[in-house]
Amino acid sequence: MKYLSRPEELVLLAIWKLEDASYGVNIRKHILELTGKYWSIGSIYVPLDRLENKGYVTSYLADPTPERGGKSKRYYTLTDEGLEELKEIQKVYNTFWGDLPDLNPRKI
Amino acid sequence: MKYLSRPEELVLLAIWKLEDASYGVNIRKHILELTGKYWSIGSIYVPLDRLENKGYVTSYLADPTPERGGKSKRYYTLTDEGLEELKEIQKVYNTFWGDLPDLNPRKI
DNA sequence: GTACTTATTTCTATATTGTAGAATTAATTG
DNA sequence: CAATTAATTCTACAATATAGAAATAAGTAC
Repeated sequence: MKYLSRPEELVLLAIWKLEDASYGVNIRKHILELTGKYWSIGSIYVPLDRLENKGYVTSYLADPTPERGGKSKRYYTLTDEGLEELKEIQKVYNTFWGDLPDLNPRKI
Repeated sequence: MKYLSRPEELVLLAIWKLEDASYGVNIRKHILELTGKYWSIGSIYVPLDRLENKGYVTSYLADPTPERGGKSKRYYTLTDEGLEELKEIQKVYNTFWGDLPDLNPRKI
């Protein structure tokens, strides 16, 4: 595809914003909070994997056994290519939406 | 899906902006110009059809034989549901991107 | 020390979308 | 009437979205 898909966009942005705290569960939480909608586990982790395969993010598995049980966290960071994609989407956003007012006021 | 996909977003916005001039070829032209990238015929018409099936747009076939040959144009307009979806995406943008500066200045 | 709870990721399957371009339609021009 | 032009329709394959069950591993409570 030419541009990031919506899930990829949100996941990538979340990683960027969460900085040191960007691992799966947190990324999902962030997106749930900001969109106010349900996102299944798969709808975060699958795009995450694909983003990594495309080279937009890298990840590493943290040291096991932090506070309490479960698999250890896998932390993500954007690569330069990932940042480029984000810029690209921001550009699309500016070009298509930039000159528009908030949609609500306009009558249709 | 919960949100408009990227092609759906751009197609829907194009229809909204083009107002009386929103038929397939024009929509494609608009998107080509604004993104500066190649979009195949199918990558416009297929989403168009699907948006219509979902009730986000309606269309009508214009009177045949305008200036020169070819099939007659099919004009599209947004339904109320279509506008709602657009508003929804605008909201996502504002929430996720609104507080961010232009990405370029920030060092990484 | 076994069973339960909790935090997290990995895996996998199905449905839905994306993407490309050939085929079709139909009027105008030479 | 053959060629050109403007437009849409069709269709098929690739890629992505989406859901949730399974796996992993530590802590807690008896």
